[in-house]
Amino acid sequence: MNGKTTREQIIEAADRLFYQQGFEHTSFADISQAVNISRGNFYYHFKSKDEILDAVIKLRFLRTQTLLNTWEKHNQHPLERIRSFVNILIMNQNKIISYGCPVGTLCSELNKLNHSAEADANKLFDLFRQWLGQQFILLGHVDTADELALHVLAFSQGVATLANAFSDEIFVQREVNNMGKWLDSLTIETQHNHIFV
Amino acid sequence: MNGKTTREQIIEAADRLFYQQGFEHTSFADISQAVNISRGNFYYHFKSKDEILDAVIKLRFLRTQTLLNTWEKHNQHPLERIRSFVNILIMNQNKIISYGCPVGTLCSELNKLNHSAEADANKLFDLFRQWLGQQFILLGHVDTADELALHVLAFSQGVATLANAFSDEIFVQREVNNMGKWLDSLTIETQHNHIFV
DNA sequence: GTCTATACTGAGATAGAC
DNA sequence: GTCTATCTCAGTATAGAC
Repeated sequence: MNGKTTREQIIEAADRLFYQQGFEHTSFADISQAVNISRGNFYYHFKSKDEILDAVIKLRFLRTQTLLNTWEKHNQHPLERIRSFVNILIMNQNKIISYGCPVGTLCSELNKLNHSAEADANKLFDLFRQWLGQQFILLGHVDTADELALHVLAFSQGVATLANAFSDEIFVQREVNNMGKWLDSLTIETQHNHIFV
Repeated sequence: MNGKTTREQIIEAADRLFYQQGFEHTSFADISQAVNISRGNFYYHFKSKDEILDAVIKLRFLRTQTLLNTWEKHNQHPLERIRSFVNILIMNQNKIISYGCPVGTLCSELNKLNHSAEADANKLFDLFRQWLGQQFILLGHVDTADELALHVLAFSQGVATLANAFSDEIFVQREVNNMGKWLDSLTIETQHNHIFV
């Protein structure tokens, strides 16, 4: 069919279901049904539910790295790269309105479960944080790069949470526009400092 | 001892545990242990877990209304009232770093569970939204009051989510300061419009 | 109002046949 | 690699004694 191994299919189904239903609320029955295998067969591929979670986090990590690399390749200007990040809110609008941010909601859930994989999930946040910080450094904001990165990250989390609660597309669009203006103002202030790579 | 009925004790324990551990992850055993009653006795007070959730949401709703009224009473100026809201992030810093925002994380969880109480939980957000909007109207921002309210609400959600993920007090303080400056700039622009109540 | 005992269910996990 | 059957356990919920 699609050439994907059963293991890969399981991870992708789990990825989707953990996002839509939460980790704890998703049962082996749910996943095996989605992949069309028996529950028993499951344990040939994964020894426990936590192992699937690890695999899902790893998959998300790799996909995020790929995404960030793509943005870097396609945008010469660091400001445009940051805009690519902000624009996920528009690109993934429907999913975010339905289920929130995949990173934020997973970290939040694992935190409440006091789950050992919480630290790994938080690394997804770190990935964005580091990358955004790097772009702000390239924009000349060397001293405040990390602060600015966290600010943009917090913005995206706040918008995702409320978009989910209120199911409000117009709100998302408006906030993304606001953030765009804020990014403009940041650049204008320091236009003479730009060093691109 | 403290004059509280068993029912009240149950609701308060559930309120705390739902916040710390999540709704689904909190069992009757957890709550009954916290209140020091038997699991069986539980069902004299509540017919199901969902009934406890309803009671918890109702409690949070009433407490939020009380809080908003207090802020209105203690601050004549709408701007100071909004600052009171923003300052919850500092006041409840430790809890937020440990468990996130009680409203945001509950709404997010109930959304994933596809739980019927999600709409009621979202009303907690509505309460803040309406109240903040009212303050912005008093500040003279009649046309954009709701947009500004959502902006402040999104800010608080974003900061709470990242504060929880990164356990970062300094980040919280910095973002609250930034928001304070933003609120100042909003007021300066329209100082001549102020009408207080 | 509170307790113990117990029924029922669903979920994670294992064993072993094919 | 995949299946069925089964175990174990936690969690919700009920019945009935006190």
